[in-house]
Amino acid sequence: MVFKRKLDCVSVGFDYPNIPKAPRSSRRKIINKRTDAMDLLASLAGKLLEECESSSASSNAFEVNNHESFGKEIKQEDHLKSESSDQGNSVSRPTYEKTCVVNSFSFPDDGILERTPVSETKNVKSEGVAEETGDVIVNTGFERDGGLGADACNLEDATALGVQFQKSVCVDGDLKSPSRVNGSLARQGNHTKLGRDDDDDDDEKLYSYHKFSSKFKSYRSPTIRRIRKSLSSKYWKQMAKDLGHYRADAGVKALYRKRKSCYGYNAWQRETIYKRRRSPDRSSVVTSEGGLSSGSVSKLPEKRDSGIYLSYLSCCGPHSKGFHVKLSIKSFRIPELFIEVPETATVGSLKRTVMEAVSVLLSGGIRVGVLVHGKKIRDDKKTLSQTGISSEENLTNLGFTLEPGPSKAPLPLCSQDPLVPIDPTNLSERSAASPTLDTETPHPDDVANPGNIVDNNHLELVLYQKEITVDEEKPSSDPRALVPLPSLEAEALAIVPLNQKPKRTELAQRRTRRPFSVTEVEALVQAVEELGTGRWRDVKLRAFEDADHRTYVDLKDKWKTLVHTASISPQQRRGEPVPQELLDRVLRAYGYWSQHQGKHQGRGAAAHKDLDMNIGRALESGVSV
DNA sequence: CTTAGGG
DNA sequence: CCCTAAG
Repeated sequence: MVFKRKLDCVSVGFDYPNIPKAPRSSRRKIINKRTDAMDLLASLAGKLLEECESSSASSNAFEVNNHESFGKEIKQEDHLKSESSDQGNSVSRPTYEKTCVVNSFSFPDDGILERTPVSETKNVKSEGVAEETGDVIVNTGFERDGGLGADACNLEDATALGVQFQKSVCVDGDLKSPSRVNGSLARQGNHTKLGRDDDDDDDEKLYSYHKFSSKFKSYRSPTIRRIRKSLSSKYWKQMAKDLGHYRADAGVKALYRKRKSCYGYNAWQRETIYKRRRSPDRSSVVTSEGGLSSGSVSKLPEKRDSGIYLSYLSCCGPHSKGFHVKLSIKSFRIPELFIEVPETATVGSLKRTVMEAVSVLLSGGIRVGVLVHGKKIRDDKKTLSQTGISSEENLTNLGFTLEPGPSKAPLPLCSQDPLVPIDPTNLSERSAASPTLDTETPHPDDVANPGNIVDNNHLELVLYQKEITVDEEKPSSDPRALVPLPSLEAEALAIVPLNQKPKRTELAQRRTRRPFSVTEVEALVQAVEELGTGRWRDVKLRAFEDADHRTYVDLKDKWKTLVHTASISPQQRRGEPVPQELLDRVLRAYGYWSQHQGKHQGRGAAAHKDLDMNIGRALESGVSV
């Protein structure tokens, strides 16, 4: 029937290209996959610039943080904040042995990449300034609690990439090439040059990864399952796409899912970003390349390779004493990102993982903080001179922090999904076969059957929020506690791999392919014989309850292909051969259920199944057994 | 969330 | 497998 219908409609079905699927195409059109991430970054740049410029508009040179200039955006943030401000409960974080912390991100332009040990970075961070280089470190704005820090430090190769704000006092216009300046400075500091010269995909330099613990398995379970099940949320999926990922894998989806439930969909935010980009307002123009330019900004590269340059300049008004403060923000640090991927993960998957994390982070809203001599300047009303920022001397000690915007969606928490570690053994993947089949001799294929290796290649993204102590380091209660703090001063992203499994992580974009084993096929056939072809959910529950990687849609699809396979000649079949016996049953069941649509589904159907099915088969003309 | 189908 | 429209 399925095929008949298909044939009947085939010619017609393709005649409706006009069927509005606008949402999809239009969205893709508007939101370019490749530039979205840049847009987010650019948005950040725009924000910085806006702050700078809006302040420059005042009589005082550099009255930072005029939130009014953000209008709607800020309001939205506040709104969201209030909404979730009451969801702050601590949640235990899953246990894992190693973590990689990426708490800064840089956009090298000349192949120089600063690489700083986490522990070191931590120190630097607390100082807010990298004394040796004189560079201004863009602090993450929150202190890492001992727990996480410790974890990170245990990594042999964990690194944190320092992002620096290049600053300089502009005397007459020209600023030194940021790239060169930065490059040299970088070498002066306690940084390690990675020396990679590719002009693209530099993001891969920003990480390190470590073998994950087998305990990761514990991340799964109902929680993950639920998350995964809910991945159909079109908004989040679209969000993922919009952020540059057409096809988020299970892990990524998990993240989005998490975010959805925890943060809500910040559509407005994205909207803001795009609006800004198109805004004719010359005070802040974000180029499509992600660069930022402004009339008052010095002529610094707006964009270079994959890096993003933020030209941050504050010009004093006429009443100023002619003192200009020019800052070139070449790169910035992002809040900590905890990343864990199997050592077998590919660079490509890691890139994507980092990309995901960064995108999510930026999309979550951020704000800027100003540090002078490592001290946070909270009073936005103060002028730079009042704060001492105007003095060249202090410029050296000027720092900026990027913090999860408190004014932003307060990142409610995922308290409902504690992600409490669970004994891995209880989560071990079981054969997809139904209990009935378990008694049967395992098919040799099953041994190597991917079906028994669940989600090994998947990276699960889990959003963590760290307890933040505004400014100081109040010892965190439990390093691993997932703190849904409404204030959300800190946020960390953790990418957790579910399982170890070499290869194919490359295809992270798409779920790894897991051919059905004969055992699974049999289980499927068995279930369909009894339940029919319209109750995939039941089929799933009955025969694949424990096979998390087999969704009812998968089963439905498999059945579809099975019917097809059974309908073609053996020579045309590919892949692991399915016993003819099973294929016969497939056709039988197919024929049977085609004749009994909706009828006695479930109950007694099995009783006369064979007879009925034979009848069905007989009725199914053209089908040979 | 499920189904049902096209891609 | 993915993606969606529908229910």
